[in-house]
Amino acid sequence: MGRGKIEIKLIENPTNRQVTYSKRRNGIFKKAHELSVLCDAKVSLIIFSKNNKMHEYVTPGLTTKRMIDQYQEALGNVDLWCSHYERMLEKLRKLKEINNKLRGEISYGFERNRLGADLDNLNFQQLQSLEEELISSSAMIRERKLHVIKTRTETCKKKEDKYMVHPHYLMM
Amino acid sequence: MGRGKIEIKLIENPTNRQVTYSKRRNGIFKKAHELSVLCDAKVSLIIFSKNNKMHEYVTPGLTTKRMIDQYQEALGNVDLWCSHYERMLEKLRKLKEINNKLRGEISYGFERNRLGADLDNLNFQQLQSLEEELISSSAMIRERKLHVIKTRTETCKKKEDKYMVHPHYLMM
DNA sequence: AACTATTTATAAGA
DNA sequence: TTCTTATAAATAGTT
Repeated sequence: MGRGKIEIKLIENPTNRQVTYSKRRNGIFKKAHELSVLCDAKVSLIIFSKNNKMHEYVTPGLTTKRMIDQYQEALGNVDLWCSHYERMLEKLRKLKEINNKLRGEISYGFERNRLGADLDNLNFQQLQSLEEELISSSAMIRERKLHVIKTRTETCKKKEDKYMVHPHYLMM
Repeated sequence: MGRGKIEIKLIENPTNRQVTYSKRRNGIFKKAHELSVLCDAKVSLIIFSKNNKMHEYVTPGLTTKRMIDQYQEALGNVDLWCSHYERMLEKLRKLKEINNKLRGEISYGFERNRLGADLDNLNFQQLQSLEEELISSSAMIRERKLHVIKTRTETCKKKEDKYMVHPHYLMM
């Protein structure tokens, strides 16, 4: 939609790309807002530019945090709907027992040479690497969770439509 | 952009609203995808319809969860970089309180192979809990890192532009 | 930052 | 729903 048609592929020229980014970001924010208003939809739009500068839009009256909560709830429910029995069990066991189990089943493998340290005694560099380890560990867990979801979804085709998730991995 | 111009206000007619919702949702997903590709941006778009049916788009190669993490990290950093002294104290107190827990639950060096194997034995809810623990732990570490920095510099003047947040509460 | 020639999105109609 | 099409809106290239 402009003087010429463009292919949808990375704009190599950085200046051009920045200009397009700025224009289209405004465009999509406007669209998000219009959708919110016209259809009474709840919209959360988070964008990180190539330089990790963040921009966000949320439907007025909501917060992104709230949207995230609802998103997680929806996903969680998709999972739980696969088994009412499982759902009840999980509610019962939830916090305490699970924590115990976690401690029992997962040996975090204390590293003896760093055993005595706690955060107060770590320098910045050490904190940094610890943080990175935790983040990568939680990434592993996320992947595992996705696997679990996928596995269950395959054996449980029927879900409440209300919490149906509609991925749009491919557009056009 | 159609046969007639419309005002941006709630579409009262439910049928009309549904049709518009569907069309515009596709439109905005396409825009989100184009922005992702053209500008190498990371885009997360979550929409709940009036009936709480969820639709999402996320830049290919990413997950919404990952986007959310990055969002929270960005906000957390902005928040922490500018936090007041009281807030800092409170977080530090919290940090110390949890340090003991950390010592027992989370090692300063995960054994990855072991972790991967153990994850196989956990159900979704357990994975969820573990992940949350790790995330909150890494959040604490971030705070601690910031404290370490702060006690060195003792002032909080500039935040990294990288984590600048640009809210778009009002459009047009 | 503006300006427009074009492309794209879409409102209304079928 | 899905398609068609007249028109509004977005925007690519230009100034």
